[in-house]
Amino acid sequence: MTPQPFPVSEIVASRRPHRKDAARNFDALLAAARAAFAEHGAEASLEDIARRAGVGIGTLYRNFPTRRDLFESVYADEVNELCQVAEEVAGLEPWEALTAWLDRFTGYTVTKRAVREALDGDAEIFQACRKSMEAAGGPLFERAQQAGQARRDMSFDDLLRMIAGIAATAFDDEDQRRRVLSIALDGVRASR
Amino acid sequence: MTPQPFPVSEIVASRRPHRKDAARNFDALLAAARAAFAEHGAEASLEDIARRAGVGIGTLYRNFPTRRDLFESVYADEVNELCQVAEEVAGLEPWEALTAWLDRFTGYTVTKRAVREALDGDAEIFQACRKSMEAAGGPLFERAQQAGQARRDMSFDDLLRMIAGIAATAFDDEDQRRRVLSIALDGVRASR
DNA sequence: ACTGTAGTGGAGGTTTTCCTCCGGTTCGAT
DNA sequence: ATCGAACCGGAGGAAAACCTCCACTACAGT
Repeated sequence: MTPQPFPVSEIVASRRPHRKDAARNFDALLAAARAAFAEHGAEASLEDIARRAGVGIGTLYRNFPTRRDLFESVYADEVNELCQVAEEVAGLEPWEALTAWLDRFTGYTVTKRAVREALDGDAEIFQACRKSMEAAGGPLFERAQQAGQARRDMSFDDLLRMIAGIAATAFDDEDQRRRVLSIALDGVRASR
Repeated sequence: MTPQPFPVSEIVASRRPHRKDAARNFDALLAAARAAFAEHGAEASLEDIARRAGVGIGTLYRNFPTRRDLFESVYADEVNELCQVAEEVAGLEPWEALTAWLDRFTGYTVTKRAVREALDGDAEIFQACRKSMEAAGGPLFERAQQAGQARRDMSFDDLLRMIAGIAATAFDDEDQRRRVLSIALDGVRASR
């Protein structure tokens, strides 16, 4: 196990029960919720999620007393994975590292579209996710800027939102998604 | 009244009742639905929509027998407005015309996010909307390409999806939205 | 092995939303 | 002014989702 330097990992970990069976159920619920939110959007049925996870509805409610609690956990879980990825690509060249990370980003956010929709701004956990993302991806962006490959008149937050928007869009196929992403990134490149 | 050269306008017009009171209710329902979908997403309560429109639930169901019918109408209505805008900007310089249209596009699609989400692909009306958008915006894009200002290795559909994604994203403020949009459009510019 | 405690699952009451149905109303053509 | 067709609205039954509660089960520490 590698150490987790990001605030979000704490958040999910602290919710996870200690007992073996409970932890298993917790994980199953998180996975089921992730799938359900991706498929049916933010209003997915909680009973359905419990059923998919193979647990009773009561178990869902004990782990996540409100729908929002469940959202927050799914969201934090994804952000956490994304932070790990940022470390994986750290060895690449500045621009390649940034684009590789953003490429993975678009993959994860397919689910996040629905999740974020419900998490409109005012969640405390949202701040932690922000911070983690900044901590993970910010350096990649700054490195690309210092290498003269990314423009300086935009913030990391600008970049993130642009990519998030594109990631949430439905494309005809994987090719189109890549093409559009690379066009948008051409706009991020420092003008030659 | 200007003539309506786009297929979508037919679709909405053909649904609209002829009698005065009925037409008024139809319009009120459409407006209420638009607001409700923008606010609560695709699962907004139909009874709530009827209440907002100041009509009974029965009236809603007569005009739009299914939820999908209502979606389709709201969607077609917005696409229609967007087509009109394309004609308004036709007089500008090629690149300015394109960006002006896309800028208006981002405004309208705030609502459309929720609508499209539910209209996943297989609607007949969706084809008509596609066609109309293509007919309205396609020429603007091609003109910019012929003027050597837009890159040629992307399709109009690519452009539309990129913009739609950005339009659906929540930004801190109007400034950020404009900034991000213009960065993405820098990627669309023909490289100098 | 034993025991206390944390965890489990689902029955069922409550609330919300859906959608039909029909007695009464309004419009517009004559 | 009158008439009939088109339209209105909401009562109310069906279906779905929510969420509480508690008798039962399985884990972890001794």
